Amino acid sequence: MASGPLGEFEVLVLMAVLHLGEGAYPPAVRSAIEGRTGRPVSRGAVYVTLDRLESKRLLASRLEAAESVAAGRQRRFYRTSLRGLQALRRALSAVQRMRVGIEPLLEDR
Amino acid sequence: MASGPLGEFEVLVLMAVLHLGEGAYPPAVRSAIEGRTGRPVSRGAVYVTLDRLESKRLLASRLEAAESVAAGRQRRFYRTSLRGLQALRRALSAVQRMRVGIEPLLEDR
DNA sequence: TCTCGATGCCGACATTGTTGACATCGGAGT
DNA sequence: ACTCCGATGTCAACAATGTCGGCATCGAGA
Repeated sequence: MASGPLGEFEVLVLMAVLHLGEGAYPPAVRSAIEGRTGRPVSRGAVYVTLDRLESKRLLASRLEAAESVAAGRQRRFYRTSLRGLQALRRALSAVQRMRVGIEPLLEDR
Repeated sequence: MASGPLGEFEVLVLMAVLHLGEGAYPPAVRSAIEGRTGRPVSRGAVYVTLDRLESKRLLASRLEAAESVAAGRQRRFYRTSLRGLQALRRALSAVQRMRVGIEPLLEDR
């Protein structure tokens, strides 16, 4: 179970966390995915996936009190672990390697 | 259910079928994936996935009698449908778009 | 005929995907 | 202080996908 292949949505979540850096909390992850891919994402899916990724040690989370200016309630922020980054690289490189040789067929539109 | 997101293995199988062209039958699909990605793939997984993809109309299959030179038994060959190609493009472009901006973090090694 | 390798197919179970409900916290307004 | 409300977090349940291992069948050749 340690390094099992990542599912597609897990890949998207991991990448979103990388994009967000220090600001990676669930609703932001959701927006990041929806904004970039255009596909709708339910709130629950994000929380569940974040949880599962953390239990696989691919992500780590910290709880952060409401400070700075804005938000009131405390939020849980995520960051990718080394293992998470490696797992993501593996998943992406598999697709990347399969891609070689059929790029012409995959061009958008 | 029509255009639901593709799973990761489904993506790999679809791409393998594209690579193989006219020669896309299950064992060849398996070798194509193993050869390019390095990850081991069980025979059963390939048949099941091919089946599911066909029932979603993303692939079409024809049964072909043993002819030409080699093999004895008849084989089932697959080709990607237009819908399959479109679904594949969508799946890949989602990942591709998420990739923009974090490429440095994803470089191999 | 018997055995063997290659191929196809299926049942069972593990993992991942997705939804919708429910709980909780703080802030705004009264 | 109280009530409402939006934002956030959590969970249970079910659907879809991933994975394995076994069994059946076909043809080739001993």
